[in-house]
Amino acid sequence: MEESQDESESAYLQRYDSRNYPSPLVTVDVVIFAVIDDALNVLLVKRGGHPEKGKWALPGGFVRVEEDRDLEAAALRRLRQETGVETPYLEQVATFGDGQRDARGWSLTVVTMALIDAASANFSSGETVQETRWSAVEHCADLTLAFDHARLLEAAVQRLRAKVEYTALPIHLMPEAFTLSELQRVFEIVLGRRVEKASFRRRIREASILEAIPGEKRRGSNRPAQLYRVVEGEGAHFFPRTLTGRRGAS
Amino acid sequence: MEESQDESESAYLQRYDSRNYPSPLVTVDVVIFAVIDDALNVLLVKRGGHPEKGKWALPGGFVRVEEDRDLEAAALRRLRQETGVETPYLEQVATFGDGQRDARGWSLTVVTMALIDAASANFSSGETVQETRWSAVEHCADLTLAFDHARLLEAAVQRLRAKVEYTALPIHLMPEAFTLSELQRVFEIVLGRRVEKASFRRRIREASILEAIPGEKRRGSNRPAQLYRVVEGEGAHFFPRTLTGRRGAS
DNA sequence: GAAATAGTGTCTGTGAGACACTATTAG
DNA sequence: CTAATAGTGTCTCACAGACACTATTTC
Repeated sequence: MEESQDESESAYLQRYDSRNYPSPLVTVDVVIFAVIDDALNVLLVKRGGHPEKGKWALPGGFVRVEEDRDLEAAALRRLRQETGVETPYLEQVATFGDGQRDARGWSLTVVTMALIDAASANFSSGETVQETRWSAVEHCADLTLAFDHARLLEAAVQRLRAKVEYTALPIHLMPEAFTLSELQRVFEIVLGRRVEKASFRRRIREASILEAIPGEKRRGSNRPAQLYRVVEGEGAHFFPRTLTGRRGAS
Repeated sequence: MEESQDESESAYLQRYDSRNYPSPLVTVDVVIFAVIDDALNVLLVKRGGHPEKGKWALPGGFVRVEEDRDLEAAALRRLRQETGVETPYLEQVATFGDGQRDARGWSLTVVTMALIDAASANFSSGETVQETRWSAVEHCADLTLAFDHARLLEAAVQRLRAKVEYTALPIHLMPEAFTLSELQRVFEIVLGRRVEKASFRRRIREASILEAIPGEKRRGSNRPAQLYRVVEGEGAHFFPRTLTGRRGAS
């Protein structure tokens, strides 16, 4: 850490070359969630190159210092590449780094989760000709994901489930317009348990994060349901209590 | 991303040299919190070398791939160096990375916060002869910290304050033994507002995260107070409701 | 009419907020 | 006794859970 005394900062910077120091490999990995067929799904890609060639993995890759303005841009680039989605809900989950997780050396990955409406994803938009698939989170364990991606996924799922207890995050998994029953169903899918209809509607109504679309109804062979959209400019709403699910759960 | 077809993974790894690719600079920064003189404080060090020489900064530095087993080890190394504390509460806060934050190039830092008891910190243990000081969080804005450390600090403070609303995190800011009144005071300092005594005690009692130390009392010119310690093996307790502070706060 | 889903009314339970009350020490 | 802080009793209020009820559509 000690350099020659009294050198100016500009001289120091002139002389500085990061290639002289061993540095970790830096990647971003994106956990893209969507609800499909009544199940929480993640987008996976089959690795086309070494290492871990042929295994399923989270979309990700090296941060490109020439191209990516910041970490979020790197994650967005990868998301756009796989799904064409431009404005998802994005949240940084955690960063994992150690000497074991990648055979190429000490590596670090910034894990970001994205919530999208499955219908808005456009699969074939990628230039890279690699296999891409949705996988139900429940079944990802059977796939033996590449690297430590099982652990990264686990962290993202935990974060998502935890936040659904006290926020309205699942609104980002919905299409433009949706009914309260549909939203409730998505909450139930993410949480893996039933939610009380009356309490759920009360909670959502009082948060003022949705607005009814005047006159728009979802019709079926029953009473039509009011369609709602997310009120613009609504940052993540925090409820003062968690959903407890049956009495006194921790 | 495309290499020659059908190369084996081991051949690929043989050939792979990370120095051929431009990589971000990777650092860890540690936000070390302690309560001193009725205020939330952070540990700062004066930068001894370029860049930003002479400015106050969060303790941190490059990840050393030969030395640091993982990111947490890198943060712990730095914490130990500055305070001698071996087993703090550590929590990863967020990772910031972009091309602007460090003049040496695209850089990324993993921000971790540590909660310690101020009395347990041993200042002079560092080998590096650099100035070190506690600074009240409230006054850090006056110091114009190095790099984007003001932003990193802000993120850690936000995380801490948010979690104090629904966890018992401040127990990690306490010494071995403490009274409930002392703990309540620390909650109030972190939150920046008063907390109701009766509700506070009820909440802590029912969480079963503390145990009374039999017979041990804090004596003063008043009724002696029971001393408590943290029950071992108590992971972070999550309360089902937040402290709201005056009626109906969001 | 029946079937089906949308949507409401209202009671209970839990735990936070408020605040007055009692308890135990030193001096 | 007073001063001071420790610790409790108990009422109110907000909001989740439970569950029965009404409403509106198609067939």
